Amino acid sequence: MAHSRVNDAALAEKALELFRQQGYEGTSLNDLATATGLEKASLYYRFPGGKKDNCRCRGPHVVHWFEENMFEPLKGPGLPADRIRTMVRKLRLFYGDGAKPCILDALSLRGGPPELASALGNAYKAWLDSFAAIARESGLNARTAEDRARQALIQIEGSLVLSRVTGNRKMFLDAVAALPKLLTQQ
Amino acid sequence: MAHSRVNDAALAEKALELFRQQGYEGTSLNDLATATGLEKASLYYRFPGGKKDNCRCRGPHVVHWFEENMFEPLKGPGLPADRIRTMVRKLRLFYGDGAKPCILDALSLRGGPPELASALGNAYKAWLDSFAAIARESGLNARTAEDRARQALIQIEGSLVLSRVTGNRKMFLDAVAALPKLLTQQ
DNA sequence: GTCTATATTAAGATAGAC
DNA sequence: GTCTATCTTAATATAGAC
Repeated sequence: MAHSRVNDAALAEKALELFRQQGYEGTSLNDLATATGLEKASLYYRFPGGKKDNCRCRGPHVVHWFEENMFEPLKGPGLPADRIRTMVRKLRLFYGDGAKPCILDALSLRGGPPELASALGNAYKAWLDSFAAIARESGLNARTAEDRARQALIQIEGSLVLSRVTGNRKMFLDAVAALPKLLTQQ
Repeated sequence: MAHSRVNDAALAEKALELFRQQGYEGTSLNDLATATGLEKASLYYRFPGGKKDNCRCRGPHVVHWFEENMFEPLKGPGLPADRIRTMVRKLRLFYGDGAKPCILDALSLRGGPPELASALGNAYKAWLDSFAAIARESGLNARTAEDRARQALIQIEGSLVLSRVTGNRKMFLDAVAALPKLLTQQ
């Protein structure tokens, strides 16, 4: 039987926003109930393991979003630089142009469920591979491609922290705008 | 009258470690009491405003540490590249070679006291200025110097997130090792 | 200044009606 | 499936002895 009042996708979206903005410990069941429009008892029906269970389920959700919106566009078709630009648009959406924190960073502090941390850790590795692959396709050798992939992730994560903390989105926007060149240029 | 059982510096150190590792919401008064060796009631004597008050007081503590260990060495005397290397040693200490999260990142999620966030935000700006100054002193023009300073902070913060999340300190160590060149080279 | 003991409030979790 | 009501546990905070 399908869930009625609130569908799974909407619930997942609301829960993810709370966890990424407030962290695991900072998000209460009351917060989740208010945001989703369900009572706490109903949340226990959907997630018998309570908050931990709910948070754990964000892993597959985020991984799926990344695969669909970032990894797939990077695989083609189209010119590598164009594909990266497509990914950058999705990236800006996911991070609210630099205003929203990284979900993995937010949940990697002690308290979050370890299963989630490892799921997201794997997503990071897949992201690195995805970047390295398109850099190689652009004609860079394997070593350089891996280095550029690491640099790309450092630019994204570093600029994200600084943008959020200083309240100035420019660092993030500049950093992601430079990604096509970083990942393709000789 | 001075505090007897536990001196201010030791208490500050323990509290800072808890807040940076677990975040504001993830750190309870019981955690603080256990770590410091004081009972909760004694913590209220020292910080009448409770946990929020305690956390707020980490701001000046961190700012002072940064001034003493990072900004001062950067000012001289000595060759710019040598001064940066001195700072890098302190940086590695402060961040546990990439294992410890950034205190500002950890506390900028919702829940931490806003006074702390703004105090640490100012520390960031001072850090940027400090980097830009030594880059100019190394012969870079003002625009380039500012850009390198921003890049240096992005490298530090980005590599820190990735090192912590992947459990591999190499990214952080490589990033800070590259700082002397980044901030001085034409 | 620090303690033990206790009050107060909020969080996590369950029972049972509809 | 979702609700209201309630239970249990843990957190914040205070009172008063030493």
